[in-house]
Amino acid sequence: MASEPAAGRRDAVLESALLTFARHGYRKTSMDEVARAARISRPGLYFLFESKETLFRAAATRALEQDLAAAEQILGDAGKPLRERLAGAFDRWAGRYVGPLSRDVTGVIEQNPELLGAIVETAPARFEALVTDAIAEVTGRAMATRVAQTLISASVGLKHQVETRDAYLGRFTTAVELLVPQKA
Amino acid sequence: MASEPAAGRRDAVLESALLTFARHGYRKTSMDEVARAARISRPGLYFLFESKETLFRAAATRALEQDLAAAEQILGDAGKPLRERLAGAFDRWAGRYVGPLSRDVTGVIEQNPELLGAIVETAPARFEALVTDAIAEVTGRAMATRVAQTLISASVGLKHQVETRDAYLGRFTTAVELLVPQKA
DNA sequence: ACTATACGGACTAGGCAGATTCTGTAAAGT
DNA sequence: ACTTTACAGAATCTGCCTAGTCCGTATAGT
Repeated sequence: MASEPAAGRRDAVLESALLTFARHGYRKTSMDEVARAARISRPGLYFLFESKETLFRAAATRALEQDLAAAEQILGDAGKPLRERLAGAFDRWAGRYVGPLSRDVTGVIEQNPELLGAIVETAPARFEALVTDAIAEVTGRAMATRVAQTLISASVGLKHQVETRDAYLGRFTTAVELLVPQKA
Repeated sequence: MASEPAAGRRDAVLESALLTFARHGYRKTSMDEVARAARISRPGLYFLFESKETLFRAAATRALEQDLAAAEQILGDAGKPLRERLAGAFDRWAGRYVGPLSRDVTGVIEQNPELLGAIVETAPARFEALVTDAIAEVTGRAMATRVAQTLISASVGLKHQVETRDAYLGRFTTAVELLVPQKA
């Protein structure tokens, strides 16, 4: 069988680590806890990441980048109607972090911006740019900017209003229907 | 000169009290602090309100009721176009609590729901009903519900996104323009 | 219709040992 | 390319104590 690329295990550790950090927050999560959850020894964790802070930054960055890449791919899928693509992209970007468990993932990122640096601001900005570009397929650029900003505001609000991913998706879909013209 | 109605001083105390509570939060605000800010003695405060909790509940309730009444009046002003009325109502309901100082007023209410009881949920529901009714002037009822909910989500999101009341108003106005049809 | 003063009891904060936990590193093994 | 074991130093938690603060009430006064 093909040997996994060296980054494979690293990647799995990062994914598990973010969930572990999300449970009790950055401070109250020990490297031992992270290591056990990743089925790895604690020194092994230090072999992969030089410090707790580095690990956290890498885990959060990876999640952000992957969601962004997924959103970009969904938005670029020329086969589906724009409205559907927008719903998919927002679901990936925000909706999947709605439930009581998943909310903590967003929380641990938002509550430790000083550890993460610029990405906490650049990633949302890039998401907005992706959404704007997609909407610009069917409207002028100026209108696309306004629609995208309003959709994002509605999405942020919904994350605070609803309890389930389904509720998020349902109400976000109405927002899309109201704001995004159907392709003629 | 006309003697102030007995409720006059009470009312002034409530207004000052809410601001005082907003500064450091409910727990860390002493009745002494509230009394001094209201230019009244501490036992005098207990003459007007039987406990700290009662006072807080009364102060928060009063603010919510007044904002609701103001919103209702603005929305009912038949002279102005609907879009303008909506902007005014939302500004009163949410926009005025945007800035760094005012944010704490919303915060102290949202962070102590157990002291306030049902009103923290009924007041927003009543606001939604008011907005829905106003929009139903120009659309069907079902559409009005959807537009109102989306406007409210956008408003909630904006409160978390923007730093100033002006920014809130500007972006909320675009949301209204995109979502609410102009009267023919 | 309040103010000034005062007081009991509950709660909160601050300080400070001592024990525990945690980070990061090292060494030796497989 | 990891694992187990071990360890130093820092940080964090624990329990306890004392001092202070605060709530709510009372009383006397105006």
